[in-house]
Amino acid sequence: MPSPRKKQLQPRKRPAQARSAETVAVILAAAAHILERDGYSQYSTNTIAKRAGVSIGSLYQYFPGKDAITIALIQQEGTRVVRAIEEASLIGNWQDALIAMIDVAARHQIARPALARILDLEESRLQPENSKVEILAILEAVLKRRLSNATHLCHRTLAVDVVAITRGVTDMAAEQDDVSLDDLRHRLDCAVFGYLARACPTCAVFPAET
Amino acid sequence: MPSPRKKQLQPRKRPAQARSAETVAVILAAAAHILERDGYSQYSTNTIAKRAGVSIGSLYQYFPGKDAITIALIQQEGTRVVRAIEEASLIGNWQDALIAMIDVAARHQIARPALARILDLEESRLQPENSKVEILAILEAVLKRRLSNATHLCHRTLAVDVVAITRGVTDMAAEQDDVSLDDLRHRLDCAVFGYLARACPTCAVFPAET
Amino acid sequence: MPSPRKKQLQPRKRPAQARSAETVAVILAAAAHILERDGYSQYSTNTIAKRAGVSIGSLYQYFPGKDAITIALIQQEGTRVVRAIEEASLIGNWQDALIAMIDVAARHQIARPALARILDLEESRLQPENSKVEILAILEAVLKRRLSNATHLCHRTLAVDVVAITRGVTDMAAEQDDVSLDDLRHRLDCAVFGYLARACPTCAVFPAET
Amino acid sequence: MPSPRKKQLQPRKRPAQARSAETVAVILAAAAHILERDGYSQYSTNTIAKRAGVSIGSLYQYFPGKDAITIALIQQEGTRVVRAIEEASLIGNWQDALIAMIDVAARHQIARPALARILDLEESRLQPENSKVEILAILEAVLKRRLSNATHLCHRTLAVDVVAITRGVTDMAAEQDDVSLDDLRHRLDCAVFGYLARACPTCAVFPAET
DNA sequence: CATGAATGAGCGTTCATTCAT
DNA sequence: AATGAATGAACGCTCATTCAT
Repeated sequence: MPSPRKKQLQPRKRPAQARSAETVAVILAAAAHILERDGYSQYSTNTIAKRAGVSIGSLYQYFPGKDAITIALIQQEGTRVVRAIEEASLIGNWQDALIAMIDVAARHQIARPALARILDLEESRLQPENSKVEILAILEAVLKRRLSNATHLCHRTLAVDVVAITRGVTDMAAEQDDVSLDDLRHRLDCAVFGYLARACPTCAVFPAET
Repeated sequence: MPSPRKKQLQPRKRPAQARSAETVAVILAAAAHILERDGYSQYSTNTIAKRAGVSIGSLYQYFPGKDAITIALIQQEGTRVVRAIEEASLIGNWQDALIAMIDVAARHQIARPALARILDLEESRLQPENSKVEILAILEAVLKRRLSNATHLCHRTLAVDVVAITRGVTDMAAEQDDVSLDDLRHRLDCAVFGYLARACPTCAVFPAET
Repeated sequence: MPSPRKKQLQPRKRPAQARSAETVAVILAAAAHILERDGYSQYSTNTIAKRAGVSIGSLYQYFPGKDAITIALIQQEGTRVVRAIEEASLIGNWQDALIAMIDVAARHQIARPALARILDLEESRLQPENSKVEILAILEAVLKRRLSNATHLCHRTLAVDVVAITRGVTDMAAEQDDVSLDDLRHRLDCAVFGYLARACPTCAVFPAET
Repeated sequence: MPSPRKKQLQPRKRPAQARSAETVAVILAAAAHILERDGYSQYSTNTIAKRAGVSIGSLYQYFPGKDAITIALIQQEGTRVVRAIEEASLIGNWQDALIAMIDVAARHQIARPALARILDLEESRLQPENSKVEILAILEAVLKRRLSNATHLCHRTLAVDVVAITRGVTDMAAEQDDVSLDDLRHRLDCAVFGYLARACPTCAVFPAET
């Protein structure tokens, strides 16, 4: 028995045809753009449709409601990051892999800082199927490659904190206007590797040169 | 971009009389409570007034609009934290001071996680006079007590990152349900002191026992 | 535990002040007028508000939704009829009482035929607290005054059928344009007393002269 | 009042081919089913088309609009009843014929009470070519077979009232859940023959045994 | 000052209908 | 013919804000 009155949050139709897929993409782009530029207060189905250049009726053909659009946006962004993170994690040396992953996170958050922050908040409200667990799993695997667990912080917690630290630093950088990517990357490396060295002192972790 | 029709965001009247100050406080308490328990969707002027036990008209006597309430809330919370941070910074040993300050931040975010996150987001939208600058100043002063500046990261940046790291870790902890304060504090210490050790290697920074 | 997702159908505020009571009355009058003249398809909250000369917001101050207006209308009409029926039932001679009650029904349905029919249908959809049970009770009491029960149709059924017959005849009369009240009354008397004579043959029921 | 923009209400095409006729039938069946089971609020062209298994485009090939479907439904039901009534009227003895006709009406209304009531209302709104006139004509003919006209109610009026009474009683029976067909028939006989006896006292009308 | 009734722009959403394919 | 994506007017309703009392 399905939960009865739960509003529909899944997209309404699989975009089978190319035309449809494009419409979906246009809507999501418009939604992202509004959220990013004008904030949540301007984020209405009508404005999204108008900006997307489709009628409000069309929008509702593809999404059962406003929240469904937000969720699709969250998942789209999530998937994008997960893929990049996954690729970065394939680098042989675990430290290099970690650096590459941090780089991905930095770039992502720098790219659309306002969007990323709003989606984060909506994520906690809507609780969609979360891409964060995938990221954590990948990160955890990378950490396991080398870090001894001779500490009372398990790998999962280490992974969680690394993500948290990265997000904290990038978010704040985003609030300030002019941060160079190189600068940000260096600080992230300090923060992440510094944390790991403290939290897991038995293993030697060397600073990465950036 | 011109700024026509900038809405009034400052409180309408300095609460000169005790009665007025109390009304303002009641309204803010109601606003905080609603934001915390029901989220932004229930955060309406009518709801706030009802919960505060004042008429909607009275609410508008003290605040020129909804956003003004939010800003007052942000500033109230900010002031509260600033005071606690200030007090903690008075501890003689700089490391102990830093630990105490971290403790304040952790407690604050743990205390009302939902409220803190929503206010953070609104802060970036409304851009009120920011209490963060004060916190940064205090933190910078503490760091200057001991940390050599023999690094290409200036003290201000160090301070910013410490705040960022702290917020990142506490925010994520808030998203998960059951985090003990002790656990959180330990991880924050690792993150902060680990970062400082990396970013500023010439000075010996020793881990704090918690 | 109250039924959780049932929409609010009771009026939102008791019209304590004279001003409010008047507003409620104006809204109901407008609603009745629209239903009567334009039918259900034009029966929207916005049109009701416009016709009533109040804002849509005011309308929602007094009624939690569209259906609540309809129900209030049903109950208002119901109460009006019940009162008249009650008064008629007080006539000493039971046949005269019955004739008077029929007269009330005829006048009521003739007065606003379209309105009465639409409200009947909505009544079956919304199932509000029904004034019909009161009417049936009164009618049953009148029938019990004289009619022997030596038949397999109990008094309640007799009452139900009398109401049904009355409604059927008046409804159809309403569909045709020009029916004199006297003519209608005579036919109703024939139908009701004829039915009773058949259904309850042991008691002598004499035709009423009209 | 001029009648500009009178919408097309007649079916768009005579279903010349068998395939077309079948499609029309399928659509009408779907419409009836939805109206009956879910009420008018779910009665939308899209829903009908989906349930009928045809595209919304096809639906509009056969009907010029939503109301046209409703009218077709009304006429279909009407025709069905007229045929049955016609057949019943062929019975030699006029009383038996009348009883059989009442039986038809009872069965029809009992069979799909919700549908019948909604269609009745729509009938008064849309005012299609009415099948009721045919029923009245048949009924009038039956009554003329035996009833003297020595009364101030003409045959037509008698016929109208018989129909009205029948509809009133069956409608109310439909509102209550559990009515046996036999019970209903008996009460209808009482009502109809009782009425006739009163309205037309010079002719002896005897009760029918059921 | 306090009140709360009144306002109406604007929201999320539906659905009858059209039309390019 | 048949399709179903697209349309947009209109719906029910909310809520920030005003103002007469």
